[in-house]
Amino acid sequence: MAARTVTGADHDVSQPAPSEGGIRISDAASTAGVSARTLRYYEELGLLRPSLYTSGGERRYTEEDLIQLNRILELREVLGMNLDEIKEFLSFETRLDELRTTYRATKGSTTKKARAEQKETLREALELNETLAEQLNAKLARMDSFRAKLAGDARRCRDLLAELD
Amino acid sequence: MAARTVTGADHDVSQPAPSEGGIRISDAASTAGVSARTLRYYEELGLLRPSLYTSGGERRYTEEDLIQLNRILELREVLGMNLDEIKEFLSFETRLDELRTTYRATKGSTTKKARAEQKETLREALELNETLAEQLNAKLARMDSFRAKLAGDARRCRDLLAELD
DNA sequence: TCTAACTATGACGTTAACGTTATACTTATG
DNA sequence: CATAAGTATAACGTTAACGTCATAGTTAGA
Repeated sequence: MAARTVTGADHDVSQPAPSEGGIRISDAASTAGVSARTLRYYEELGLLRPSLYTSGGERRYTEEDLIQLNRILELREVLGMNLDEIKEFLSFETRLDELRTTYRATKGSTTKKARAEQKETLREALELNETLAEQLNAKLARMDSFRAKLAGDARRCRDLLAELD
Repeated sequence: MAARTVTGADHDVSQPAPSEGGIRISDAASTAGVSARTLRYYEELGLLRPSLYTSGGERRYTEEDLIQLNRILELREVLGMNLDEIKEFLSFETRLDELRTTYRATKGSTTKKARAEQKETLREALELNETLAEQLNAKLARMDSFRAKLAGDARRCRDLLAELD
């Protein structure tokens, strides 16, 4: 009476194996270098939903999910964004993708109102993009000057070491 | 019976003005864009001690202190270091400065043992420096690739906008 | 089919980096 | 010298980003 597999088709035997349906949470987590708790937390915040769930309610991640997870971790570690900022950024990316999709689908055959809305979204996107780019460039500049400082320090250390011989 | 000024010399009137002795904590804080609490907290952690205290026990900061504070904030904001890492880094810098000072003072007239110790410290410094430089470069590379992605996004946005006219 | 190993869902705990508040003292200025 | 405005210390509060634990259900392999 209980469902046995993910797809739940009882008379279909064409599935490769009983074990099927994506990456378990602990495997996904260890692959990405985080904890299972982190993945559940990200899901709770609406940052990352696994593409699949088993009939029993367990999360199953796909490779695509892992790619998205890496994007999130990159935004966190490299850009120092907090999870709210990441969410906002990701939702904007999603919105842009949607926009592109519908644009390609409808080609030029849209109403004036729809096109005005598309323009508005595009302008918003460009604005966010520019803001991020500015912040990024500022940070890059400061990091680069810090790198120069480090290089100078290293040089002086080596000079001193050379003098001690 | 209570002391009145910083120096506490009662019969000495040669001091420039009653108002004297450095930057008050709230001024230092607002100049740096942080709160007074943050400065007290940093002092508590051993990150930044004001150069002066009034006889009444109030903190007075110098311009040098503010420069040091900005270094700390830079390490925090740009490199994403936590306060413990910053402390370690700063203490290492201090140690290097001391080393350079004593080295310049004693010139070449030191014992073999002292020179060996100096060498050891220099090597430690170089190691820390290299570690930081590596991390920094890795981060810079990832940030740069992210910047490229942003630029690409912006380009596509502009292309779409152009098509809409 | 049995079972060891994994998972879900709360719910409470933890840590860093401060914020806030209360109380008492200090400083600058009219 | 009075007094408003700033400060010190102590102590408790807050938030983000998870960690940990208990309890109960699920899955995969022998």
